[in-house]
Amino acid sequence: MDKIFKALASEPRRRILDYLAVEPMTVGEIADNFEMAMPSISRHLAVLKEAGVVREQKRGQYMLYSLVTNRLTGQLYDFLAPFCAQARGIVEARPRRRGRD
Amino acid sequence: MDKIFKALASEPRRRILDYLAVEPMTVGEIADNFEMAMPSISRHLAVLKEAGVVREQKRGQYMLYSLVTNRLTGQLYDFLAPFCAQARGIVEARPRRRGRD
DNA sequence: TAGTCATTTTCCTATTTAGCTAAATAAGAA
DNA sequence: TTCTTATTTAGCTAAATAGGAAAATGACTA
Repeated sequence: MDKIFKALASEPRRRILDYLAVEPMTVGEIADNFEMAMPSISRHLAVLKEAGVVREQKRGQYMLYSLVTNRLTGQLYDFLAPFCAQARGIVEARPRRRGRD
Repeated sequence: MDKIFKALASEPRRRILDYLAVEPMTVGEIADNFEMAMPSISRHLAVLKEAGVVREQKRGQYMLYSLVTNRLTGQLYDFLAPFCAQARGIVEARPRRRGRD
């Protein structure tokens, strides 16, 4: 949960997700859309992969990245649900440990 | 959009939102649930306010913080929608400038 | 007015993050 | 094998962030 929000808290990484939402792409193809150097893109992709929102597949000497849509939507919906419920006055907020950290 | 994801990319801040989802609270009441010192809580609240997900109301010498639910849900749904659509194969990803940054 | 309580601001330090270039890996082509 | 291309890793610097303590602000009370 923390990883997914950290992953999304970056304009370049959200842009990468936009591109991948259209179609899977190699690192180089993604990098062509940015002014950033490829190693930087590579690390952004690693962060997104760590968060589970993209996956990588070796395709010869290329690395193909694609979106893990249900991971993205699922995690965010899970986070949102309690707040939606509260907005409608239906239930209490989702359970979370209270008290000292 | 950037601000909301940055605001959510913090465990303590998400916990604060959980508390506020139950009921509005003063800074001191919120701080009682953390080991963190109050000034730190105060700054986390400022970040959440900057992102528009909480609002503050002066109540005498207390400051009452409460959730801006529709802001939270609206922004995240807007972000998610294109990915949901893509998952169902309905439309292309949401428009965003492509090409060089 | 002086004193107290709640909150914010300032100043400081430690940690994390983003970006770069250069070097290392890995696969394909000659 | 050697050369080339695609990607990742290492090593670095600059900037952002989180936290604390102490000072400043603002409102209530005596």
